[in-house]
Amino acid sequence: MPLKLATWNVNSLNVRLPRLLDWLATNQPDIIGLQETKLEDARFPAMEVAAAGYQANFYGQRTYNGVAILSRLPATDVSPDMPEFPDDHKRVLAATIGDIRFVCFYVPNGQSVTSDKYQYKLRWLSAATDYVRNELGRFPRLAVVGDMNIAPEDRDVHDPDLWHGQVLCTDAEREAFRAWLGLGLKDAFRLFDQPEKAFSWWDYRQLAFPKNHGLRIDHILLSPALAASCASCRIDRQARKGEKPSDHAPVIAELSV
DNA sequence: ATGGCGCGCGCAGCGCGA
Repeated sequence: MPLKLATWNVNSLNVRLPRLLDWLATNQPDIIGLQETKLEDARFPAMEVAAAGYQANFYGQRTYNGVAILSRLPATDVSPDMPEFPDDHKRVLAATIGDIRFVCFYVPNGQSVTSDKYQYKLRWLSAATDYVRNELGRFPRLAVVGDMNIAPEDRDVHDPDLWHGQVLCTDAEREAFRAWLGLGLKDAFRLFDQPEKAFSWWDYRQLAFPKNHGLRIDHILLSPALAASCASCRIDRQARKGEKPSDHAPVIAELSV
């Protein structure tokens, strides 16, 4: 039985609910992590999601941030936040579904390298390394997914010279990403041959999507046990097309379990 | 070229995202 894991920054679930429901019906993921829901928990569309066949766990706030985990099977041990990193921003939600531990991250953007928000991002990433290390120790079958706001390598950037040293591409951010790989996580997308210039985010401006001026910043990271059974991973560019798309495309990985 | 688009909030125009 294949098991499909996905992640998608929806940039407002209020606006994107019809697209999400369409995407779920077409792609049938077993578990999906959502970011930037921008909804207080009382406003989460749990009924609509349940009607689509998914249990929802959500951890949101109005206007900014907000994460959710939707799953076919019920989730247990649902855990918001990183315990060692108290934060007003709602960016982390973890849950156990079947024998999979599933962590949904919405990593801070960082704005620019001279911003306080960048320092916050680096502190957040450091805490996330400790958090992932701990989760890996507890759960051998671990998936860490989300909008990581890091393009890990130059091949994940449409114009590496333009982006060199810019937020999302700095050495410090990339080192944090490599630290997660150093703990044993695998970048599911890079387990397979992929098209050149494959990205998951494109600016709304300047015809960035039609020109494929994007970055690959949304990731599915798998523990060794899960990576061993990963059969495919792709970015669904289709979902970035049409009226009122999110600026991010979903990423979906298939495990043969 | 520091804008450009889209979103939330809330009713004008700003902060934020990446």
